[in-house]
Amino acid sequence: MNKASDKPSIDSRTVTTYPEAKLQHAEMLKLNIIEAAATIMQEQGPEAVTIRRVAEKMECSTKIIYNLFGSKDGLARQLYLEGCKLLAAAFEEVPAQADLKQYLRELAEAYWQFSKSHTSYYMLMFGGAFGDFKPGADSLQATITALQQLITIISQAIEQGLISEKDPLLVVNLVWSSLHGTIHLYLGGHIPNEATAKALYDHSVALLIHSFF
Amino acid sequence: MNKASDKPSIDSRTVTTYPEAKLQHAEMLKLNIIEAAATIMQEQGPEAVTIRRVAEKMECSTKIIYNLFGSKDGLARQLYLEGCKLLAAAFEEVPAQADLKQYLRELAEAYWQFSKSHTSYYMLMFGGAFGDFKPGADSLQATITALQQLITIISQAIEQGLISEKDPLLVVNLVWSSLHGTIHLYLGGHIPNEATAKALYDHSVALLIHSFF
DNA sequence: TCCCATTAGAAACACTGTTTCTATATGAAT
DNA sequence: ATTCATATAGAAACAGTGTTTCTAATGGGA
Repeated sequence: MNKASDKPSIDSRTVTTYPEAKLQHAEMLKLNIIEAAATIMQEQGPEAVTIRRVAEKMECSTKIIYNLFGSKDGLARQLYLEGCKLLAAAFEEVPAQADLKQYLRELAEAYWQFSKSHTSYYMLMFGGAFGDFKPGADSLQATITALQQLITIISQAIEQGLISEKDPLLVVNLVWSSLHGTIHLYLGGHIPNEATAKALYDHSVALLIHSFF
Repeated sequence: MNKASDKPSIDSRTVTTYPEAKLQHAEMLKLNIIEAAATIMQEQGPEAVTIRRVAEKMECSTKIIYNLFGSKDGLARQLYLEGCKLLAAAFEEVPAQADLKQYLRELAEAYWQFSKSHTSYYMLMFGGAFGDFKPGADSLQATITALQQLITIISQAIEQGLISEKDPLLVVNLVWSSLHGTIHLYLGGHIPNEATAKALYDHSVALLIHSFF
């Protein structure tokens, strides 16, 4: 866009010391590795993400990945955060509405669509697809951030006296666990087909809305 | 119990041909292997169940396990069925009640207790703990058998006109997915502690009962 | 008694996550 | 500018996995 900024200009504000440059290079490298891992995961599923395959795609040795992420779990942690961003983005695309019932319905629909279009991310984050990876405090924080719209809408409903329960987080978890339960049973192969699962999901949403509002 | 049957007696009805004996031996061996795998799983978690460890516990080579079960998934399938029996037994211990609301509450409590006391089985069956293992048609059949009490009670409630929805299986799935969602989010580390999870679970149960009845 | 077919065991194969060892290359110091 | 020390990346090794192959023995049928 701005041609003047295409070439680095001598500007004290943008001066980058060598150690900084090295760190930036490391950060850039980390991002590339995460992207490579994400690509493999989305194309071939979470179980296809192996350190060797990521290293091969990056044309580097596995050691670099261990130096930058510590372990496979470290890489999974970054993918989890990446997934939270995608989920947050999906929720942000839902236009806010004065009708909280309809707004909640559409947020639930966005959550379903996310699980469909980013199934690998969903399974990584909420399905335990990475074997022994469990979210740490940072991941949980990112999750709450991703679910912000849900928290906001329910807090509003409580403020407006539409919901009698006073703890927003409890209600959010109530909604979340119900939606997750259906999606996870379906992805786990316990619901025969997608049509049945979606009908079940919509019923769950209707039930939640009917119960609370 | 019956001492006469302790020693094999010459009785045409109980005659066992050699090939039959061999097959019975194979069946017995299968049961022993499943039991060994179950022990390892319950003591050290689902991820500790490896073919080599099971073979070591049985003091045999891994080949036998492959001959009898075909693959690790084949062993997982048997463990799944075993888990279904345990879950069915847990439900059967709940005394039937005329008060369907209370009965459902206690069945839900039994389901929670099952997930607590047989966490490894729960994760194997519904948590996807065995990596790529997914339930086949037989496993799904065993699951609905295990959930029979739930199906019965909801069918009764529909017959009595307590629930407006006419499809029992849909309602059962609605209940099941909600309960599973809470349990699975907790076991996956998304609910901070058991107390919070249990409170959430009880709220879910209350919500379901309030919605349907 | 001899033969054949089943079957179990050991070892091998192709993977996995992770670590170690070594050569190189880079930053600092003289 | 040259030398030294440290950091780092690559190859290979290690310990483990699910699974297969090869081989030897065992045991039933002719």
